[in-house]
Amino acid sequence: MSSFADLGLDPKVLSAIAAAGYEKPTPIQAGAIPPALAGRDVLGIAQTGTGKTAGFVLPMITLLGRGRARARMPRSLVLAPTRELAAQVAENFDIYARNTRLTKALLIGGVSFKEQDALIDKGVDVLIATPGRLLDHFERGKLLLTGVQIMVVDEADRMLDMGFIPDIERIFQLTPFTRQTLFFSATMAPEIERITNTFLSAPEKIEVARAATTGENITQGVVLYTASRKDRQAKEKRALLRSLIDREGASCTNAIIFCNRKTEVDIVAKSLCKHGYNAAPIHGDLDQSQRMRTLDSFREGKLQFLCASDVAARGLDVPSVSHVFNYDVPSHAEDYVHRIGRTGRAGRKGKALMICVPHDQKWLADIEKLIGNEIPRLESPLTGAPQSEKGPKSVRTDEARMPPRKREEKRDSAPRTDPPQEKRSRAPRREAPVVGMGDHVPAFLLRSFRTAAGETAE
DNA sequence: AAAAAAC
Repeated sequence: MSSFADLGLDPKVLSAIAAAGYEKPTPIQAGAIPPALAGRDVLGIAQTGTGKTAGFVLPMITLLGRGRARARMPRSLVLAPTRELAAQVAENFDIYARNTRLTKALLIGGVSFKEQDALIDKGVDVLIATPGRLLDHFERGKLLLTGVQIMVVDEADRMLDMGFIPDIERIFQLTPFTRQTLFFSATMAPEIERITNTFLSAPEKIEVARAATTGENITQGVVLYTASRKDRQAKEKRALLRSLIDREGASCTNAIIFCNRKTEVDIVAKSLCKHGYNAAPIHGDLDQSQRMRTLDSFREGKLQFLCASDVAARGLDVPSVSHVFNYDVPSHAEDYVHRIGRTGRAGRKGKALMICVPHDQKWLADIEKLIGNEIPRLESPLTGAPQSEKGPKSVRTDEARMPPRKREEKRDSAPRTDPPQEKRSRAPRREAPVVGMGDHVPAFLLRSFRTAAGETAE
């Protein structure tokens, strides 16, 4: 495939790409960048992990060039469904716009208006926003969208799921008819098709293979589990999760554990911590600063187990997640695909393990129908225990019985909790280097480019 | 039986 230099990007953008260590554009980038630079509308059908974000950020920076932002009139707009995804786009913008003087504002909920207002007043080139907060600013009369030359809609299918489509339509109508539109969706549901027919004109359509339908690089398994007694299910399920984690041993460098409910996320995170695992929760009821902090420490490798609701199921890109545990079977089959797509990213290997209680088997059947494959049944690591009369007692691991001091020692041999800070940064958890660009470049990767010259880019 | 997103 061609190199970035062949795509017509601004030299300043090219040097930022080189500084980040990237060489070749991914298929979605190679397909979307040239028409975007030519001023055409783009309809990209691609999931995260395909390099989609750079696919619109790079041409956007090039197109905005050196023009100047005017007060309260942003020149471009990026819409994302969740706050974390918007923040991820903003990080990407910072990386690739570092050699330009372009400015941005991140407009998301959960944080104060004050700073966002100040930036808008001053004038920004790029607004990156979730729909609710953007409209909130607009209604306060703080924002004019009549200067928007380029509008990007990211993860449109998720916007649809979340009921954002009316907001998106409204925002479209607030921007000039002459704007350029770059529109990305993982699927083309009828409603998405309708929107693109209405708001895009003669778009260049680029479709790349689904990244993680159930990608060959993800090993899957499910443990069918029946509680010894109904009232013990919750407790035994948590013990089962721990023994599944333990069975993975050192290969489980970090993991996302998905639960269906926010309350369950909290309970599982708390329980894991109690048993000496390095875990923290993330879901929509936690305040935004905490969500960001938790996600950052997971990305940096300081947090090993991220217990999450589906807020983290789609789009979030942490390149080196070794495992996804589905503590609950997702009730919508598609969510399964999104959840397990958090591992096995950028060509790495990943493992996705799920616990299925009898009540959830109908959903398991839905998932298998969707992915067109049977998920291999795994033997429970607590062989016989869940069905036995003994209940939780027999499922306890040795570790759980150990006094805290002992547990501390065991941690060093099995890399479950934090290795010392220094050790962690010197030996990042990475497998074979992968050329090409994911949607997100976490800060720790950039650090290693600067410090370790010989290091290959991911 | 749910989650997310504006206040």
